[in-house]
Amino acid sequence: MNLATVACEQMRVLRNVLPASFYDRPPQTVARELLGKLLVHDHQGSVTAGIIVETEAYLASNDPASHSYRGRTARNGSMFGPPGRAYVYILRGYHCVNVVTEGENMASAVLIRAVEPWTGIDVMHTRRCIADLTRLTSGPGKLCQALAITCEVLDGWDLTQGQRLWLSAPETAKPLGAIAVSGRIGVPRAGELPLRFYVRSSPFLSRGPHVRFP
DNA sequence: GTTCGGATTATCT
DNA sequence: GATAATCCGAACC
Repeated sequence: MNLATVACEQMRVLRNVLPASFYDRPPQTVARELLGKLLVHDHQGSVTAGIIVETEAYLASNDPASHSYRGRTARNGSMFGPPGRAYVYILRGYHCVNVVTEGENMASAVLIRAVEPWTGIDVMHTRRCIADLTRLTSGPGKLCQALAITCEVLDGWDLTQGQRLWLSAPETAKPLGAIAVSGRIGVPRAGELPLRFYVRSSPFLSRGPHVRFP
């Protein structure tokens, strides 16, 4: 397989865009099934992508940790939109990216917490200003910096069109490894609900592989 | 390897 | 003025 063939295969995988029906399900289901999918950003012609290895679900109701818990505000408006849109917001100076799930106005979402660098790794290093591969995208703020995901244009973005920002399913599914579940990170409220999903063996997680809900 | 404190900034009360 | 779905580095096993 020559270089051109490899590049072609990469583009084909990147282009296998997840449809709206994928997102139109409960956030726990989407969070679990997002593991192993690709998050892709085509920013000014330079494509970066990572394999999702860690997610967190935020529920439509009865979830005090969710940004939508106290109703709609200027910031969280995208959560109330249709499934398959992005919800991008800023926390302590860092961006975080979510996908909106379930039906419109349900305001549930899945936070993408960590990815494994897959395409455009050189660009990611430049944007993050660090050499260590395992700390390149191992956190919600870090991966947004590495993929140049910001809220100005991408908050509310339609992820199902395969333009700029989208998610795709690699068909050449390499074995994912065991999926583990734990409480959500940095959310002491609302008890320790088992809403964080991650690939147990991945070196690219935001935290060590603690399993609170084996 | 893990735990802690400080930096930091948009958002909401 | 308080809060927060974070990050980084120092300190300490």
